[in-house]
Amino acid sequence: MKVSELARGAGVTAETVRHYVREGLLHPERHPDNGYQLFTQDDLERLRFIQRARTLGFGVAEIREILDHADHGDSPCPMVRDLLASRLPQIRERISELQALAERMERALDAWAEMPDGTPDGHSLCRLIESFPEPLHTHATPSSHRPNKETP
Amino acid sequence: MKVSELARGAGVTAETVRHYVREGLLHPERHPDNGYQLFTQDDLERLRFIQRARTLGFGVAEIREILDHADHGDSPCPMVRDLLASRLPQIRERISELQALAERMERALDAWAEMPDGTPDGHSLCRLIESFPEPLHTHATPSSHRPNKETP
DNA sequence: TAAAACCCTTGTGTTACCCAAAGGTCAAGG
DNA sequence: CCTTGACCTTTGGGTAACACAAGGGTTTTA
Repeated sequence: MKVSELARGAGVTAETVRHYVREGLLHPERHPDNGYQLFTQDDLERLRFIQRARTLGFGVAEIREILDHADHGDSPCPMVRDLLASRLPQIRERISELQALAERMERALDAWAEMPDGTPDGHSLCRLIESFPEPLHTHATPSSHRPNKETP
Repeated sequence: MKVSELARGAGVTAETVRHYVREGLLHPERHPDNGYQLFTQDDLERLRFIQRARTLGFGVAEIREILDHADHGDSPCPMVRDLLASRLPQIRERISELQALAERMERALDAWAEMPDGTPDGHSLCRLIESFPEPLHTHATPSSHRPNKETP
């Protein structure tokens, strides 16, 4: 099959497929005449494997290693299990961070709900934010905050 | 104060401060002789405000808008409230995604825990992953998965 | 006075894709 | 046969929030 067909088969975009090819997760043959990428049924299963691994929290580079191991005949399973085990507590930490964030946001909204909307108290109103607890820079999680970007 | 002093005062790195300056969140004066950035006590409070806003989930660009409004004398509060309100459900969604992820990881680890470590069953062992539910590409959340990178 | 400690700017890397541009290829209809 | 539209190719740039290194000037301190 060609790129778009494979992509449709796994519910991803053709761009994503090309990305995985560039990153070495898929190794399609080329049609000798036109240079088109040619994927097999195995590639489709491989792509679905990739998708499942992604939902398990693996990064593309990690999946490439896993796949390379497997392609070499080695069992990547101990590696996979270790990766999973080391990642899990990080996920949990991130969850509690986000829960704390949600709580802060709710408290802020509650505080605002009690005020009339257009209060022209410009300078002092937003001091509400200033009353929130300091980041308490435990230096624990530097890359934990991400603004919206989903569902544009 | 100079960059590092300001940074220390808020518990961030000097790089972060310079980043915010580049992004227009801080507007330090310059020492006429050596070109060093000069920050005031107000800048320190401003930086702390930025940090708190970041923990509330605001992005740098949004904070710049908020600050610009405030610097202009306008009350940015309705904007802030709306941003908060629209972001909250996204955070909640992300939390449940991560919780689902954690559950999948735990189930995978449980399944593996029942097997001897070095099982030389290379090809078939990792088929465990293949038995996980398909991403079920609801096309809902494209940017939701992130591998580790925290606490290096 | 010399080294340590800072400061500056500029450029690059990180993650997992998305998107645009410029141009070749293919299937179907007129 | 030829055109049109759908699809293919590669290249290069953008995204968020910084981190980090290089190359070079300045200030502080021993």
